[in-house]
Amino acid sequence: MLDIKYLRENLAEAEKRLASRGGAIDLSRFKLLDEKRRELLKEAEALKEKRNSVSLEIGKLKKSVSGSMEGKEAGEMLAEMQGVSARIKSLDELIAGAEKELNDFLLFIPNTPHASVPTGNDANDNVPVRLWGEPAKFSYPPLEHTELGGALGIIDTERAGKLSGARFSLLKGAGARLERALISFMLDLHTAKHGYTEVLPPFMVKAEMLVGTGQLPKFEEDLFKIEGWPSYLIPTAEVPVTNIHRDEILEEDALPVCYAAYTPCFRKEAGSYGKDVKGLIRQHQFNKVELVKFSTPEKSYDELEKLTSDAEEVLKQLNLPYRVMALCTGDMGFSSAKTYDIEVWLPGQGKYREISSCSNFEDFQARRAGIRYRPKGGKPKFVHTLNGSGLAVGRTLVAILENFQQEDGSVIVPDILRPYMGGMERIKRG
RNA sequence: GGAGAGGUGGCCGAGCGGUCGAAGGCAGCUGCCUGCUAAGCAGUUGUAGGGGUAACACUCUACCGGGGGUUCGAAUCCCCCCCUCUCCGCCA
Repeated sequence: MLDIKYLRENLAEAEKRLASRGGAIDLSRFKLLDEKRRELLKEAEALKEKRNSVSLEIGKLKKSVSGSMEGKEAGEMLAEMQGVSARIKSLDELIAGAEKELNDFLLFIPNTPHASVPTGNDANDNVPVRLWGEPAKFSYPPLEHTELGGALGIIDTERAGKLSGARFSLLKGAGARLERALISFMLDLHTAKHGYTEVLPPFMVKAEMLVGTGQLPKFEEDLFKIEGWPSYLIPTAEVPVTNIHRDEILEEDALPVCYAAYTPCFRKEAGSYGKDVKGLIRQHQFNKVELVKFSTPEKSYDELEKLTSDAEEVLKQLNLPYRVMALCTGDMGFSSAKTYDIEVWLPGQGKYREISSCSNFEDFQARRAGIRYRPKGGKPKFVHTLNGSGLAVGRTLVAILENFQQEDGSVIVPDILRPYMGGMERIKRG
């Protein structure tokens, strides 16, 4: 959510910045609602002040046991105050309505992009930031992970469909082990080398948490709601982990707070029919190790660079070629002020595919979720929140299969993972 | 699922219709004092939203788990809900 005071004073600028995301947003309604609310507030507060002072008088008069004069006077005041109270009550209702209207409006307004974000319409306008690694040369047309995984007997798409339908997967044997190895490896790397604290959050959350991070109210159709229960399955660990500090005031010295969390993620993928229908790329359920940070506003962009490089380190250690893209204004997510995507090279598809998305949300989520910190000796301020995949586990598994495939259909296990695979060096058929 | 207890400021803990944003203690901050990390004395210390200011100051309103109600007036009375704790039962 955007800062109301910022909007009051910079409405035109805010509109311009939001327009760069594509699709102009008319903020004139904000002005209307905000002014209406403040007018009602003024009237109600003036009446409350009166009620408070007169009530005090009445109390005093009643106590001063003296004559009936006071008693009479008090009686008149009483009658007047009944009217005042009734008016306050109806004003309070109007105010609550106005506040809800204003809030509902603001909850649908996306974040304003940071000045360093390239302007553009869609993914084609994203800007390459750096490239790492050299795609391997193959003496034959490299296979896609679906073929490799099927032939090796480690990915069973048919039975996954039998169990759960399209966009689910069933891993077996070395495939299942590899997925588990990747989760452990990533968590170990981020906790031991990058200083994150491991957390294992609930996989179901209340609706308010999703409002906090920005998935609700606008993107309800992407989420799995649990029928007969007031919770949703999490679409990413970002939701429970960011909300860990909801309605808290953190000490400045404690920042940045850095968490790494493994969770499954559940997404309806509404509107992606026909995209990536084969294989593990786009699933209703997938595993991810997520990195989440809480930072001071001053340091949040440095923290974004660090977080991104922490995620890149996973690919480096696995020796998987990748590139980093700065998302343009038109391609960024709703809550983000700036996002880098990390894209891993997939030889089977012959292209780079997103494997991580690292964002700084500035105070957008913090304001929604009430996450603040106390600057030394000052008033509480909203923190900046950041997060990024470190990494999407299923897609990493895909990248390993495709990049390290051999002509005989086997797959070499990256060195760093072998301890997690019971020493296995190569995934072979059978 | 059954039986009890309780939710008050950073923490502990009083208050049980008006003078309560809320005693007291702890912690924190600021002075003073004492030559030595301690103790003592005095003062101070919540959050949000209006108004106001160049910015302070100042001022008003709200907040005692959440939501309703009674009342001129509620932390205090009534109703509903949520949460926590203890005991019993059941269970991964």
